[in-house]
Amino acid sequence: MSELPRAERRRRTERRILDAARELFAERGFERTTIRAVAQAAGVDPALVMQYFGSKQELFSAAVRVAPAPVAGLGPEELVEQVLASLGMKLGELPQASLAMMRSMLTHPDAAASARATLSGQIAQIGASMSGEDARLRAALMTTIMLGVTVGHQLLELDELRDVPPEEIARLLRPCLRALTGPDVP
Amino acid sequence: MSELPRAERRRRTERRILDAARELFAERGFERTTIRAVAQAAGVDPALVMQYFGSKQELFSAAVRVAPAPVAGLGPEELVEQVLASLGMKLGELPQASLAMMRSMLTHPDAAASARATLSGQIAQIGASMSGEDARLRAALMTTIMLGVTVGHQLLELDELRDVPPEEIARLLRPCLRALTGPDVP
DNA sequence: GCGTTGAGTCAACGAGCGTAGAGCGAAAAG
DNA sequence: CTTTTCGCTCTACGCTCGTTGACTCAACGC
Repeated sequence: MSELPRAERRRRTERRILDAARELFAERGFERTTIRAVAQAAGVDPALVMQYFGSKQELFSAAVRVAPAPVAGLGPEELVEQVLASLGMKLGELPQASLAMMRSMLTHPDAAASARATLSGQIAQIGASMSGEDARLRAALMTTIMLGVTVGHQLLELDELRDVPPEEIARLLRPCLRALTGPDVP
Repeated sequence: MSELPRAERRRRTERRILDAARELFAERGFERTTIRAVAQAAGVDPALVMQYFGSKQELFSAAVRVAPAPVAGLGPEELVEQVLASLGMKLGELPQASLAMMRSMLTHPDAAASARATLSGQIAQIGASMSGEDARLRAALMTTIMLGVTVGHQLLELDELRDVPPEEIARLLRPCLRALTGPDVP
């Protein structure tokens, strides 16, 4: 039917499966997403998904594998703006891999481990850009604050946050985060 | 074996089932918790759980049914303290019913609806205690902030937040919430 | 051309799940 | 003591899931 070379055809199919998996994992989470549903969304036989990824768990790992956005920090000012920018991105088009990971992080052990690693990395980066005794703790709070806002907006889709422009949220959140960066500028 | 009256025996068994259900739902979420596991933890036959609660869904509803702590607000000062106190409770002995609801809110549709209702109620209460144009939005951000910190601490159990006394977290979070209450005192 | 490789399908297995109904034995009612 | 009630168990059904191995057929190397 199609006259594509085998390697290209293979890559495209694999990508279709991964895209479908990301979308379904982000929408329903790990447990409620079935291999059969992913295969159907990708227009493929369920056995092929297994053949390519080995198991549902490995499919999930491959689907949520994404490069975490680095927070190269300088002063507190830029730090807050960068964190807020990551929220702006999150409120806009947060990559579906991240949504998939967040959706499952409370119920799927591997997603929880992945989320912990990602968040700890972000906390370490933010903490390194701050000074003060409890910089690490303040960085952790900044991160969990962003996590909560993102969860409430993107996953729970709270009415009070829906249809609110990201800049408005960022504007209100800015002094809130400033209160955590500490008084001193490194 | 036991010589308890029937009504009392029934009530105790039902309570044992509900306690086991709450613990397992809080620990593993809705989908990973099986009726069989709840029954075993309660020392009871799985069919009895069905007989008492009708379905797994109704068992979950009964398990997470809990009176939401009211936030009777006055001025911004008391408001912040009250929200932080609710966090203090949350970081201490947050009722397992709430943990069960939070654990499942991202993957189980009914838990999501329940969480939305609870959070919206809290947002409305906080918003009613504040003045200003976007009081509702600021209340929503306060609520999601607390949600994020609670999730990161209680459910994800981030290393950076573990072993941190609640007062320390409350101390750092206080100016953060103050920045959202707005300048005016009603 | 021709055998080989590999993408993709088909049918099915085994396990675990939520759930239903019959039955048992002790407490309550008479 | 007899009958009824009901807390509780046992067994099993039906379904869906992840996963597997045999198969088909078009693309590839020679």
